[in-house]
Amino acid sequence: MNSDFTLAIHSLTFLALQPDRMSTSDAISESAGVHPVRIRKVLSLLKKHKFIKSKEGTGGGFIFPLELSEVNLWDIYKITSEGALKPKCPESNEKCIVGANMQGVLCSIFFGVEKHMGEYLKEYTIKEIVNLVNKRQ
Amino acid sequence: MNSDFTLAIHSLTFLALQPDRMSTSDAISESAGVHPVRIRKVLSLLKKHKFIKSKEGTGGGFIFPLELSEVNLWDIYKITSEGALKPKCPESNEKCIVGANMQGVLCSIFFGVEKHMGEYLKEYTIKEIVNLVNKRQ
DNA sequence: CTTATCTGTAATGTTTACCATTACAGTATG
DNA sequence: CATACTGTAATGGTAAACATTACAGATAAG
Repeated sequence: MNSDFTLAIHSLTFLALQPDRMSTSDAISESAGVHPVRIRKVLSLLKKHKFIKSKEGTGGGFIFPLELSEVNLWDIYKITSEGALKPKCPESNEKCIVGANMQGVLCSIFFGVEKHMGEYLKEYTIKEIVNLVNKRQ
Repeated sequence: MNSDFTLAIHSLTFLALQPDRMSTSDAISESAGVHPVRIRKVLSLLKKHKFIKSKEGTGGGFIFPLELSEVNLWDIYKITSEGALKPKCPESNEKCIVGANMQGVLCSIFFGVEKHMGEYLKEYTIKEIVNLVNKRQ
């Protein structure tokens, strides 16, 4: 799995703590320790799904206009990483009963795992994440 | 996630269908479509955890001596891939409340996800996998 | 209306993880 | 002792992830 999922969580949490003003990709990237372009890429995904708003130009940036409890980690996972659990497998041997069918069996299992994981991730909204971050302070 | 997990499942399933004789890494690798050395590496892990036995020399190979229902996918996951869910994150900014604490929050969440996933994976033993493979035939 | 400050995104390097491959030592069998 | 295996270290190739550069487009401020 790449880190788009965790970067998205990081960004939304950052924005959640700045509810009244725009934050720039520079500010977020400095908090997360990655390049601002990467933040803009991830946030452009979140924007496409209406989780944040952005504004170009001087004084612009990103803002999270929703209730913190309206977005949960499964929402974010689906956008950034759905299907990422299953490793890429090479073509296996169709002449072998295992090679011919394992691919399909594994696909359905990974699909089930992801769905099951979703139930867990739904329990965490950005509100919970913010609380956890504050609690550690 | 790399494919050690799926290769281990593939190999055990292959061995489960050859309960009475040794299978070579060559035979398994041909079924899985990967290099025999890779199979030997994965199987050496499984051997270390007593899930299979191996024998060197002429007529040697690998064998799965347990009941098919004695090994489940969570057992295999723990050996091959525990901790693989969480992506590697760069050092984030300690001066920012989010940067300073997000790492820890994410760690505990990924830990929870993996544990939750474990409950699901435990439902699948090699016996189930073999049945699923046969059913597709 | 021009300059500075942002986002948006394509293009290009760089690094790293993954995997294949080679090589060879060790072990069992006939 | 020749052959057929495992076990594992070392090396090389490739693709994914990520950083970086570059620049067009938008907006605000002077």
